[in-house]
Amino acid sequence: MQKQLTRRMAGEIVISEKPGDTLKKWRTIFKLSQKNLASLLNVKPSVVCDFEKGRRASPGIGTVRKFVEAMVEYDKAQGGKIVSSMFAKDNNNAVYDIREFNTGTAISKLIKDIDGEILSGNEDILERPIYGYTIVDSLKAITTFNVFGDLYGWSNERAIFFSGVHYGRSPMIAIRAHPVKPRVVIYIKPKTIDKLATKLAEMERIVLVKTELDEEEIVTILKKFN
Amino acid sequence: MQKQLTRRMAGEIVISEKPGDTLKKWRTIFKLSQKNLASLLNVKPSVVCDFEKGRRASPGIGTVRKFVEAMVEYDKAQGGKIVSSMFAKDNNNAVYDIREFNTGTAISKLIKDIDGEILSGNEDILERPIYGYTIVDSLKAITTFNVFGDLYGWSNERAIFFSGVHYGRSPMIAIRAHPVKPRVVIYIKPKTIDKLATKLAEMERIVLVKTELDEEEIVTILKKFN
DNA sequence: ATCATAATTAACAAATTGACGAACTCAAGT
DNA sequence: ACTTGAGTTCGTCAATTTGTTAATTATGAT
Repeated sequence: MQKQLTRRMAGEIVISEKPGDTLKKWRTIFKLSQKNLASLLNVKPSVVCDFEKGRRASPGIGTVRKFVEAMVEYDKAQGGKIVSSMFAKDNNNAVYDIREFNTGTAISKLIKDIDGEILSGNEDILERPIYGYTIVDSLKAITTFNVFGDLYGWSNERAIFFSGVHYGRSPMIAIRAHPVKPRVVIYIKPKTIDKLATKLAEMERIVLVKTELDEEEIVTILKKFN
Repeated sequence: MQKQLTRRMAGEIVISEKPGDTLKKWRTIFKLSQKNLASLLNVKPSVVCDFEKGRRASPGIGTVRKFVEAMVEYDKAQGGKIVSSMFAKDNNNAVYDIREFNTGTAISKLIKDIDGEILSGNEDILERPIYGYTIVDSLKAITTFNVFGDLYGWSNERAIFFSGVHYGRSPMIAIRAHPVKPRVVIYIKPKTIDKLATKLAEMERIVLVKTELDEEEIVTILKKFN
């Protein structure tokens, strides 16, 4: 099962538009600092950074293998919590709700209706329409197999709600590593918001919003959307 | 869905013990010659060969990406038969039967009982015991997701039956690329046997057998094994 | 304001890759 | 016996990677 995961990670990194971002995504999932990871690999932290920043355009597969295996090994030594969370049986409901609208709805209207607070985002895109939304559990969405794969084919003119958000870093990093970007990202009851999250949102020109409503309330409100 | 496949292929290649063999495995699955593949990539055939033969210990991810994307692209241009076969719904029964024995059974006894003909294999391992068997559809086994992943954790002191064998090349190449090797490989009613298959079997010290019985008959016979 | 930690960047030497082309093996046809 | 096709091996060399050190920039915490 570890091998399966390393394969998945490696495949994702290799095929990713930005292998460095994908690498970083996994590093943050495993809760490792560049320094930590570097020491697992017996290299200096700058090496890790170079890869994440894409300064090496095409690292060797040996390097990728070392990286992913080190992370999985490390987790195993810590009790394997992260790896096993990705294989947990009840993880098939990472998607809490998903719907398409029949007509476009302005981003600003959505935010107002769910009582959202804008954390980052340019004024000028608030009137753009979106055509659907998805509510996902943030950890499950990132770690469960294929969930992010399922995002393909969706319109990116949509909103993605993340529940179970701690700092809001992982979801944004995952989005950053993903070629299809939503217009709006809404954190459901986040504990705090890391500055990195808002910075990444700005870089991707995504409207980042938080709301204190819970999933159920949100679905009830969005039911009225058409 | 193509992206999903490229990721899987890339991941397999990166993590493989012998990336070159895994690359070759996929090339044969896509029914491409080195020359064909090379021309898709705008390189000379010797380049393809060098990679398959592992001359470069750690090729760059850019190279891997090019390779796998070229193959999937090629298949798509041909109608996408191979790619879609891997996603077909009824493919979850690639494993026809799987069982463990309670006690060891000599390879020679197994072969005699199923009326098998030895194609390759040293005399001296025929008396070794095996502790179980698996019957898989050869194409599905190789192309379906995770089937080969499921082989992990099995004892390699077992026999693997492949049905739907044409030349017997693909199954052996898949086995060669796989770190866990069975003791015995039995082809069920193969059309012909490519010499490459027997050669690979010898290299892996695997007993290669063919039988003209069909799956049902084999299961009936093996039911009596304990 | 300062201290520590995390991350980024630059400059550089040694090793390796990526690609070519030419020579070579091996089997399959004709 | 000759030819063709597929695959292998290898010398060569420019371009890249791998890794180091050291300096620099956030970010956070006290």
